[in-house]
Parts: sequence; C-alpha cells; structure tokens
Amino acid sequence: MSYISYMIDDNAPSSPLSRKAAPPTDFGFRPLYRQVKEEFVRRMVDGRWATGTALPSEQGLAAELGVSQGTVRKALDELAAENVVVRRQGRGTYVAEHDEARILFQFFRLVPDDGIARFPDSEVLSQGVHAARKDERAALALPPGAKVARIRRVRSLARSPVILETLSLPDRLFPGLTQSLAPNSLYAHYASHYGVTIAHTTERLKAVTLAGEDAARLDRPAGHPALRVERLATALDGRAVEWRVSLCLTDTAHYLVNDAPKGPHKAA
Amino acid sequence: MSYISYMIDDNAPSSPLSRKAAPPTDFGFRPLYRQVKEEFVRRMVDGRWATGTALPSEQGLAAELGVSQGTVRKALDELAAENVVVRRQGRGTYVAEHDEARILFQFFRLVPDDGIARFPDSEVLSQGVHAARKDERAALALPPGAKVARIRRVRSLARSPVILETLSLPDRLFPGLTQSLAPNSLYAHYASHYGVTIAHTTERLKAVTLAGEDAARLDRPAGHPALRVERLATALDGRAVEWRVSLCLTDTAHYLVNDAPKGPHKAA
DNA sequence: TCCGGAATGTCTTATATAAGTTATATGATA
DNA sequence: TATCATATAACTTATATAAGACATTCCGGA
Repeated sequence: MSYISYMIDDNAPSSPLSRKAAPPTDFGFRPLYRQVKEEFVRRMVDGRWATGTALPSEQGLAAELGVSQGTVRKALDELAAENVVVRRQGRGTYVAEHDEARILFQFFRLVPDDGIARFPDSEVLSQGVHAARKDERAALALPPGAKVARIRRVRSLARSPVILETLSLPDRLFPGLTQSLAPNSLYAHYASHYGVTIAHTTERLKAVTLAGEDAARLDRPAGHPALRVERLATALDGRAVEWRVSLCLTDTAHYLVNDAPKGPHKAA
Repeated sequence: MSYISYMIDDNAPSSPLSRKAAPPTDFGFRPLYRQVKEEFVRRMVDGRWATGTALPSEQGLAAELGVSQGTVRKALDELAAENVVVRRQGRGTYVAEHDEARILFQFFRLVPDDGIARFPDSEVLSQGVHAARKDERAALALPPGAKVARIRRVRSLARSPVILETLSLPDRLFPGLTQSLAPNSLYAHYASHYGVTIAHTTERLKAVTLAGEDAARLDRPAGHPALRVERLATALDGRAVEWRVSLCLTDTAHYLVNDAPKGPHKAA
C-alpha cells in the first residue's frame, strides 16, 4: 500500500512518473508531490521549460500527469519557496528569470551603508581558458586535466572600485564563455546562452588585509582591511558550476545577512 | 462574501479569531490560515505556549478554533518554515527550543575551517546597567533616557580567543540580567527566564583591523584583520531586543552563508 | 523480554469554491 | 464607421475542507 496507487489510476494515460518495483525495504520512496516537483526540475534542466516562460496551468499539469491540482500546487509551492518559479495570482506561474533586480536581492549581499542597493559596474582585467588548478578542481569537483574558464575583473560602485574577483567555471559546461566580453550580469547569461540556472550559493567569508597588486587594483594602501568572499554556485541539478573568490572593500558598504524571512514577519 | 463566513459558523463556539467590520475597501483582509497563525504566535508571546511544550494536535486545534485541520496545518507550515515550531510525524508539534545545537546551526555562522562546528566558551569581561548610548537607542528603538543592560565578553574555541563582543539589551525587558553571570547560551536564557523568544536576526559585516585594547584581548598584533559583525536580534512579536557587536578572528575559521536550502535540494 | 495492535499524532491527496487577471464582447458616442 | 468605456466571460492561482495513509508510542499478553 503506497501513494503510488494513485499513479496507476486508470484514467491517467501512461504517466511519466513512476517508481521502480518496490524493494522489501521501502527506501527511496518519495511522496507524489515530490515526484511531480522533480519532474518539473527535469524539464527546466533539459531546457523544455526555459527561464522566463510561463508554465501550463495547475489544472493542465494535473491532467497531464494524472494527479490532482492540489498535488501540482504543493510541488510548485516548494519551487516557489526556493525562488525557482514565480507565481502571480490570476496570471500564471513562470520560471524565474535572473534579471538584474532578482540577482541584486538574492545573490548580491554587499550593500552600501546608506541601504540603497545598486548593481556595480564591471571591468574585465583578463579572461581565458586554462588547466584547472588544484583548488579549482577541489571546489568544482573536476577530474584531473580538466579545463576551466577563468575571469578576473574589478567591480565599481559610483566609479570607485569595490570588488576584485576571480571566477572559475568548468570549460566543458561553458564553451566559448571567455571568447566574448563577459556581460555584467553573468547569471542571466549562463541561463540564456548555456541553459544553466543557478539555484543555490554558498559563501565563506574571512577578513584579510590587502597587499601588493590587489591593494593597487582597489586603490587602497597595503594593510587595508577587506572582506574575502569565496562563493560556490550550484545549478538546479545540484552540480557546482561556478567558483568565485572576491575581495570586497567594506569602507562604505557592508555584507548583509538575514536569517529566515520567509513568510511575512511582524505577526501580532 | 469573505473567508470570515467560515469563522462565524454555527458550530464554532465564540472563536477568538475575528475581523473588524469590513470597510468599503477590503484593505487589511487576511486569509483564515494567517489569522490562525497570528493566534498561535500570540499564544507563544504571552507565554501560554512556552518553549519546548507540545502543541495540541492539529485536529484538536482545528476543533477549538472552528476551522479545518488543513487550515491549522497551513498555519503551522509557515511557523515550521520559520523555525518557530518543530514537527515530528507520529509524535506531535513542539514550540522550538533554543538548545545549544539549534543555536549553533541557526544563529552562529562562524565555523572552523575544518568544518566541525563547536560552541565557543565564554568569559565575561564586564556587565552592568547603563544609560543607553545614542547608537544603542537607534538600534533598539529606545526612547531617550532608557537604560540598557550591557555585557562585554570574550569567546574562545579550543582555549584560543576568537570573538570579542559587546551586547546591549533593553533593561526594561530583561530586569536583573546582569546581576548574575551571563550563561553561555544566552538565547535559551532569554526564553526560559524572560519569556523572550528570538525569532529573527539581521547581521551586517565589515572587515576591519584590530587596534589597541581589542587587539590585546584577542591576542593579536595591532593591524591584524578581523570580521566586525553587527547583529540585531528580533523577538517573535517583531521587537528588536538585542544588539550585539562582535569582532571575530577569521584566521582559522570563516563565516558561512547558505542562501535558500529550504526543501531538500538535489532534486532529479 | 519480545511482539502485536490500538490509539493518536502528522502527512498526503483530492475536491470545491473564492479571488484575481486578461481577453472579448457590447454599446454609447462622436 | 471608429473609438472608448464598461460589462462579461474565460482563464489563472489562492484558500478551505475532508478523508485516508503513514509514523510513533504505549500497553497488554505470551
């Protein structure tokens, strides 16, 4: 007896959702709504649902998959909570786009002290494809001998350099990335040109002091404090796809962390 | 016509949930499940539901409030997503406890580079009640003339000082806090002795260099880099209740930020 | 001590209805 | 006839409820 009984309902025409013959131990079982969710993620990963497109209606998806609208809805609930899709009552559900505003709020946490978030300008210092270094292979889980696209750039707010960063990406996933000038908003570029959607990031922060070339690039004296941010970005399917080490000046800006602002706060 | 029609159902005996007479504009309307959620928050704020206690069952709450189990469940869903309650299938739903492990993972983001999170020891340098400074009044939204409890302490990992921090709290909310030695795990103490549950924190980070007494306290030379973390902690009802400025050494540890790992990731 | 089963809790699914959006049709007016 | 404002129809997502499946605990009996 299991939820799967719903899936082999007679009026469900050969549903793509299935489950291998249940082993004695019920390990690996997932509820129906989560199977539906995984099917949706698959469609986004393989490009059937590109970013920005409108999904079929909940009723339509329910009919197609042979489940109820509430089940489709619960799957979409989780995807919406993860900012993978966006819903608007009366209009429809859309695959989230990595537009400038979204990246600014979701992935960019360095904000000016006055509180007004702005997207920094970007100047590429160098870019090219190289053999992956040991640290890059470790971070991106690459095999020995793999190549990476490497980009080094300075980002400025109000014409003043604020961030000096180096990005490394698996060349296999992003062929030709460094041929042209890297656009300002990279995550939108990954999605539109390579079908890679960044879903999750992890950042590790340390305080350091600037030295040598880094200090000169950021127009600060040696010994000046800076925030070193090491970011690992993960795609929808869970693969690590971008490794980024940034040196950030925090003289007139700060790094902002909010813990769990999910539902609207300020209850009662 | 509105959801409230469910609330004045005949078999619902004088529900505590209500809504002022609807003005022509339907502004201020809240769905039923959100009213239920706010009622639950009220019960936690005023102490009827203390931390660690088990809630009545979803069915029981539904019957008491005159709504369906699914509505109670949706309210609890949001509270569980905010880590305000904890649910265990087959056992029940509990008001979240600020035990050491939870604080370690939810509010303490400074982890050793080897990845093994540990709770740091704490040594109080000074504590007492003082007139609130201007910055403290601004952070905690206190009126002029208000008093604050102020605690200054050093925290150590493996007998080595790592964090030097100053805490400020409204004296009105925490009378007598500085009379006794501040316990290591403060948030649990706030809940058990003062009925104040920390629900949310905001942190602002800057990189600085140590100087003078701070450097000496942390056993580092002047000019050594450190992470300055300014934290504002907010209670269940939305009031700011603790302001904390910490200087953290990041020589062998780092500050960890994960963006949105809500539902189980790694789909597909 | 071990095991079966009832009791009681959450979890999942399904269905009905409300509320919001947009496109279409309608009708008055210039 | 062309245009514009206004109903109205057809979608959409949002909310509420009910019923049954699954998980855990506890107690009685062997």
